[in-house]
Amino acid sequence: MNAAIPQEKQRQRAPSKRSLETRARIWDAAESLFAERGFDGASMRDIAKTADVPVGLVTHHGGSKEALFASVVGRRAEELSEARTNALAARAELGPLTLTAILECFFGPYLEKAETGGPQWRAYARLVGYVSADARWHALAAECFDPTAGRFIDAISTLYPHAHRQTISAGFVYSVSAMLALVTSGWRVQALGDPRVDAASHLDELVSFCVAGIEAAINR
Amino acid sequence: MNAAIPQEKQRQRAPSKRSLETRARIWDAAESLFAERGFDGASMRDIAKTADVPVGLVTHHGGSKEALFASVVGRRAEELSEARTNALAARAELGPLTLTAILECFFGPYLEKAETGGPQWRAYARLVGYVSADARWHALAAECFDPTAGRFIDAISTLYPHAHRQTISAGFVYSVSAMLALVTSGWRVQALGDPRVDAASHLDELVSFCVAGIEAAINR
DNA sequence: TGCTAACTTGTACAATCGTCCAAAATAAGG
DNA sequence: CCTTATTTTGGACGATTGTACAAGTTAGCA
Repeated sequence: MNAAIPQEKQRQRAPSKRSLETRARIWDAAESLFAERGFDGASMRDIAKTADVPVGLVTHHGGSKEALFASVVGRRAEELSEARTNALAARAELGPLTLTAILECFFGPYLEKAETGGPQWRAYARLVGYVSADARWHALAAECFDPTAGRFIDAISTLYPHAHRQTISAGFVYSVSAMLALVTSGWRVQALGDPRVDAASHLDELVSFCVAGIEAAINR
Repeated sequence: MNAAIPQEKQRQRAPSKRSLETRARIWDAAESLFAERGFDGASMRDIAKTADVPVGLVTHHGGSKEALFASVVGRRAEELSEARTNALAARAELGPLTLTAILECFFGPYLEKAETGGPQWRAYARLVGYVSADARWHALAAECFDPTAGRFIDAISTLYPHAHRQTISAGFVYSVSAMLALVTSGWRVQALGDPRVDAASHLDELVSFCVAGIEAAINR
């Protein structure tokens, strides 16, 4: 436990600029390889080679392999959570929230970063899918994503006061799985149908799907 | 490729009863461990230990690790596909198909086997989620599941002749991801909401969610 | 500028990995 | 029962794994 928040021993000097760059390169390499091959499939030496540093540096900057993994997962989790929370708060200013608006605020930042945030965010988006799917990382996934998810479920519950919370939670989990499928299984849609047109319509289609699904589950 | 259907060299004698039992024990062990820890997380020695046989026997009965994995995934895939196809055919006899009926025929056999088919089917259900999520096994997943999925998408397309096939495919992929999430992320629903009541209502709730979602995506 | 914490390097370690193989034990087919 | 294909055993192989460590280099801070 607590792998994501290790006891930082007191540091007596500021890290050098070069070491920060090195650390970032290592974390980026780990992010890409963990997302591509999973925790066990990516070796410390693979990461070191991708980052173009000796093996020892990976341990030095990332700690143990598990700690490195947790750090990489947690690094962008907060930024993602803030983007989602801010989007929801901003939307609430404009007027009463709808289910469509709530889901757009949850899906939007994730999909936008995955599609236009550069290769690292694209890798991270896939990494989130991996962490969410593998039972081994339940605790880590819960630590990184459940608080924000809980807030969004609360927002939905406010809209439907007499709906059971477990129904809303189930619908939200289904919706998140669909969101992840859009990023991790886009190939499957293309294999089973025709090639998709533009990326912008993905969000609208996904939101339509989930809004109708959640409302149907509530009114069942 | 073709890892699932290796060239069987001519066998001059029938396999003994004991060897069949051993092979089944090895495959069951591989199924459980692959589902629990993934391909890289489960070692051949772990599998041998779980099956209570020497390491060499795993190679003897399963071939290479990749071949063993493909065999284990493919073993129950045909039975599952047949159950789905038969359910759809039987339902078609009773009267005109609806989207609800089609999805029930696709989700039902999987969820029923996962919940009441014993520990091996439960493990297999999780294994299906793993194979579907990991990009490394796209070809295997496509080989095992896409033909049947294609037939169900065809059935849905018949119901909505003027809907784009990629819209239906996307909705179906979202639906399948939700189905898998029900098995692999049941913990998450419980963590974010209250404990679920009975298992039978899962199917109805899931179907309601996906039917409404697909129809909304089509009519968008 | 000098001191020293921090960073970097390369190597070494024990453990485990997938695969292979020769010999012994087993059991099917004549 | 005898022959022999098959199954089973236990160990060995080289490669790779995560981690640790001592020595050398860099750079922050006084």
